[in-house]
Amino acid sequence: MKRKISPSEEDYLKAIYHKTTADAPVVSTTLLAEEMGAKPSSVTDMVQRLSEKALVEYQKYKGVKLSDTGNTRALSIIRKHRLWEVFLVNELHFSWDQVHDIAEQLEHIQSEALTDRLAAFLGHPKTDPHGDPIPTKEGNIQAQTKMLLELAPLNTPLVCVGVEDSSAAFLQFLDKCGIGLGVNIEVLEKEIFDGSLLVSIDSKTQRISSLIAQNLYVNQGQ
Amino acid sequence: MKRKISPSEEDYLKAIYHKTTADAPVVSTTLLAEEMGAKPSSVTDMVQRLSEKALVEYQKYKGVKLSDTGNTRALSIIRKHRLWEVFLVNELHFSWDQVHDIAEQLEHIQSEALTDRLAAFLGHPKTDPHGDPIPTKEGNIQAQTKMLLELAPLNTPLVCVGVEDSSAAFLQFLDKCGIGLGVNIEVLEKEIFDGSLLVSIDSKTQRISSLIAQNLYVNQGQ
DNA sequence: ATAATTATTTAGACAAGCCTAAAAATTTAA
DNA sequence: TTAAATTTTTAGGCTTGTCTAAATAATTAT
Ligand SMILES: [Mn+2]
Ligand SMILES: [Mn+2]
Ligand SMILES: [Mn+2]
Ligand SMILES: [Mn+2]
Repeated sequence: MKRKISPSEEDYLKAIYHKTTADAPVVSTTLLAEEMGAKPSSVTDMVQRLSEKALVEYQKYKGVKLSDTGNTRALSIIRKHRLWEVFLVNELHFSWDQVHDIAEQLEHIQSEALTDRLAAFLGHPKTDPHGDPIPTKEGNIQAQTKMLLELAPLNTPLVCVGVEDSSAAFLQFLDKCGIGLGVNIEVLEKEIFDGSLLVSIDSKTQRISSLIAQNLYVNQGQ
Repeated sequence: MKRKISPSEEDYLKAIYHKTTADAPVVSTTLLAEEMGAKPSSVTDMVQRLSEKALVEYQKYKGVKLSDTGNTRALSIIRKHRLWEVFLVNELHFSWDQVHDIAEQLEHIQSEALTDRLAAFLGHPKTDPHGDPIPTKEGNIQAQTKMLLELAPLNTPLVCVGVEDSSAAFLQFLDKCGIGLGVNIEVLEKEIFDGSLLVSIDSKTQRISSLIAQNLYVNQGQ
């Protein structure tokens, strides 16, 4: 029933998933090439193959989007990726900046039984170590109610719930600033000059750059 | 330092490792082809490439064996394979006949940190779920003192310590017979006619075929 | 020792995934 | 609304890993 897809094809499906949104429903080959670290011509090749397999809808010069089956496949790979990240952090005690590249490999292991048992072993976690939601086995992914710290209201208790950039460099910098998921933040002041924020993190006041504020998600906290 | 090897190349190294012994130090392309489920001509191609990379020593028409670096790489893959099998059985509660194919994929994940932490997480196991020894990080593999049940002495307490054939079919059949690692066995009688054995397993007497006896390893028990 | 058989390698082909260079379509600017 | 710039696709080539068919080496039988 389930046609075989190569790791490379899976990575493309994931990239298309991540690069399309409600208001930008298709992605260009150039953007996809950037995301994949490949040349646009290579992407065109791949997208044409995926189109023949009915995993994407592709129109020459018009960009590409996932088909329904492609979307389901992408969600399954993302589910595996995030479950493995939880395993690596919670069970093997990796830090949140070390797990992405390993999960990038583990997500391609093909065994439904393995994914099922891994999820059960981990207690069916809802989010990964970066605060991203884990799709269910059925392919449902919970919409996140979160806002960028940059746009959060002043003098309001907030809690850190996710990151926009999950590069090791950014995550390590957050560590250095004492910022992690679940940490309480309050924005005390916005500096007009450079966009930096004066914040209180766990009742300690510090100034953080606008670049951090643009890549950190928060929710209304207690 | 560590040159990249593809999953396919890794599987070949493993196959060469398994098919060479002290008294048969080289393996033929035909035998290797059988082991890999490929044609001999494909194997010739591959061993020539591996030879250029100095992972094997290959002489036209004379067969192939691992070089020192090839041997080290093979042991590292086998270490990963067996560690993952332990994880699947001990932590995810797979049965011993279900884990080989999954481990066949997991063994190719490239991350030394992952292997190290997995080993620690599992408590540095010495053997896998089939009784096979797990090489150390340094590449030391413990020689097993075990004998085929077929050749074991009569009326002697024995304990089951491994299998020669680890196919799902054989392992499931062993389950059905109540045979597993650590189970106590005693050979009561050898039947000349068909090579079958009358054995006592956990103090219950039953007859087992010679094919089982040829694929089951035992040690002197308590 | 020669012939027949078997094992092994070579030759040529193909698909997947990538590349560069060139052509074509689209978008932007004049 | 043409012309210029940019984006995207096509053409052709390379590597890996596989195959089949043909050639060659090695082994076995006569
Ligand atoms: Mn991946
Ligand atoms: Mn993540
Ligand atoms: Mn394998
Ligand atoms: Mn095993």
